[in-house]
Amino acid sequence: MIYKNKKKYIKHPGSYDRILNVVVKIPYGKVATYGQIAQLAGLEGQSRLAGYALHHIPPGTNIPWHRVINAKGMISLPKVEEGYHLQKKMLMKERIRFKGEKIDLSLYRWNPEIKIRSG
DNA sequence: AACGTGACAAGGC
DNA sequence: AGCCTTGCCACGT
Repeated sequence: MIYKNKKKYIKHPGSYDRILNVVVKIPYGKVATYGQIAQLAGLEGQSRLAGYALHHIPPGTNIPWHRVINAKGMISLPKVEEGYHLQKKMLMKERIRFKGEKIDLSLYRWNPEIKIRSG
């Protein structure tokens, strides 16, 4: 279990863990959208849960939460919060260029290895 | 067990 | 090029 809820560890492999298990696979210098994460976690259409899961990540993990952005190529955290600037800073350290507040997804979107199971 | 919430996404204007 | 509305549904209370 990767995250916990204040005091108690939440379930076993719930949706959150499935989501986080995908997030940890995002490589350096790449980003993924919430919807993309949800889909890869087997929760297509549940982009909100992806964001919700990330919201519950405790500090001190090795989860590259900063590599997850929304479909507009923007950081979803409120600009007034530290997290926003932290995320932007971390992304820029990974050589990801911002056009204003946006990231060009056509350049930086993570293309996960497509699992071909045909035999 | 019902209800409101939410680091989203897509469409309409 | 934005803002608003609607759909989505697991979580927490």
